[in-house]
Amino acid sequence: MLRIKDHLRGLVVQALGDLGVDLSTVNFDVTEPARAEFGEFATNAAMVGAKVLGTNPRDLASRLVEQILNSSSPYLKGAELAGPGFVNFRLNNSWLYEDVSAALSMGVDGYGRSDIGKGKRLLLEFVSANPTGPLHLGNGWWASYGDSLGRLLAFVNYDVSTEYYVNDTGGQIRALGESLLALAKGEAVPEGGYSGEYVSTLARGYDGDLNDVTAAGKFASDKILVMIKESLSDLGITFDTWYSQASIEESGAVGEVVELLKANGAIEIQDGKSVFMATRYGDNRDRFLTKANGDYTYLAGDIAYHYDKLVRRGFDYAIDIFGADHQGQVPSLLGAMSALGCESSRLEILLGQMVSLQRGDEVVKFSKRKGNVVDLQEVTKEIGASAMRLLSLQTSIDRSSVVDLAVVTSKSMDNPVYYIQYAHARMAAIERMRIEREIPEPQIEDVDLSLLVHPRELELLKIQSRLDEVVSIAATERAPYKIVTWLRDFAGAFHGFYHDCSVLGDGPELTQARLCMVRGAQVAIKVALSLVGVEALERM
RNA sequence: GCCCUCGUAGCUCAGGGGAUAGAGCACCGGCCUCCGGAGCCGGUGGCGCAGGUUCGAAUCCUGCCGAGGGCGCCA
Repeated sequence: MLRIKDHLRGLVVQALGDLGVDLSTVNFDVTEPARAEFGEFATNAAMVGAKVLGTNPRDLASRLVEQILNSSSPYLKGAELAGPGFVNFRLNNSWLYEDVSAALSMGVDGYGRSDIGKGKRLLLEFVSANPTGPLHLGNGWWASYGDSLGRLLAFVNYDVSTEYYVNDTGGQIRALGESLLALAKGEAVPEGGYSGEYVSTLARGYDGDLNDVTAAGKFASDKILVMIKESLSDLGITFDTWYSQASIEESGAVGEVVELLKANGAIEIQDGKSVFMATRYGDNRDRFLTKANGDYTYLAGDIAYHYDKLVRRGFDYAIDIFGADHQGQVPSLLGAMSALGCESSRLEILLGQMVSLQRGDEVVKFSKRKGNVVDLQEVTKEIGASAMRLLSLQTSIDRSSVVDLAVVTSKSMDNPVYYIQYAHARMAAIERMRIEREIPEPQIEDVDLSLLVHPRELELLKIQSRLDEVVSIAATERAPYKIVTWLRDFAGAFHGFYHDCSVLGDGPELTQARLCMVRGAQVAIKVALSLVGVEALERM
């Protein structure tokens, strides 16, 4: 489909060529100016070019304008030199009308798609919270992020699989088992154990050996994993695979990977323990792979797990989403993959900054061990999956955020989900009214879209036309929140249009044109809503 | 002490080399004979501080200040 910016960029390149200027090394932009009076688009080509050529930017710009005006473009109405050397483009509206046609012909499965991923296989791992307690609100935030990122990457044609790494072995599961047994025997939970209400509940249902810590740990973590799956499912999130840490340890894969590292000369033995020479790969310290008791460390298992992803299972790319509290393990993991011969670009680790909670002015402290977490499932039940997801997707994961439970649970207009869904509901309402009033269904080929000239209409169409670029950027920057930003803009433009323009009441021809526009807008908003996993409501 | 993030309006956040920095909430004031007022329109109010790079800095670099996180043979 047409990307107007690419078209204009082509005009600039052509014009520069005609001027005999080689700017192949120069990175110029075509952007939307901040102010409408500067035209629909502008380029800074003359300013960055003048620097390279050592000429005056305004001179170069005026020659550029001359060439551009000579070119034949069906969209160009005018171009002029402005400010310090910008070239501003004036366009007729046909590019906007073509976008309406594109939305209608491509529909929700095609509009906005692109081929950035080229069908490459990508494994996206996220949440992966230990099965030692129910998911809390913070888990839900990153779960929403990961799920939406997966949808985005699939939409730009990566072959995406999602995975949850289940830490179903090790000291924390042992502590869980010990806590369960203590409660089952009516004793106090040991120091550092898990004392939440859910453990007591599980203990009452435990009918296994009261002295078998391993069995108790497995019993409890299995049950908790079911709770976790439910909690995610309530948010509309499922995973393609649930990958067991125990299974990879039992398979012997960890030892094989450690041997491979040894063969690659990346390991030294210190006091009988294997140490990965991580400092050679950019880490700030070396890392133990085996403990004094002979067990493998968590890192050893993690390296084997990622080797399994990229080599054994042969994914082209793997993306992990970690909380910032796990940033310390990033360099060692990346270093190990590099030592194993995997190109570093194939493993990408995204760090989400911490989410903290407050209720009004009061900071909410929580601890999984003590059991005073804010339960994800409870909050989701209270406000709904769509509101929950949109709240968490409003902002970049690079910024630590503060969630006010008082606001979250009040269903207030602080959650823009209602504003956005209302725009879609209004579109649906227009269609219902069309049927009720027996207005004929619009046929795009018989409709004169050039009747759409109201500023509100043009504003809506301009924002709509940005969607495919926004999708591409959101996918490549791993930034689903940019979809939400677009949704707010788009919903706002629609509400403004709806307020000022009567879709069904301004004469038959205009009604038909507006019906096409609204249907196109509905395609666009549905695409964006599905990318963030928010329901497109017909009624509210 | 060292390392990683982040400081934008009263609050929550967009903008991350380009022309006069935006939105929501809050506060003040307008708009319902008309497709859904969960809406629309207007107003008040801001780039942590100091240098530097650049034709141009909220944006890039350095330092300082402030917030969060990390620096286990835990996971």
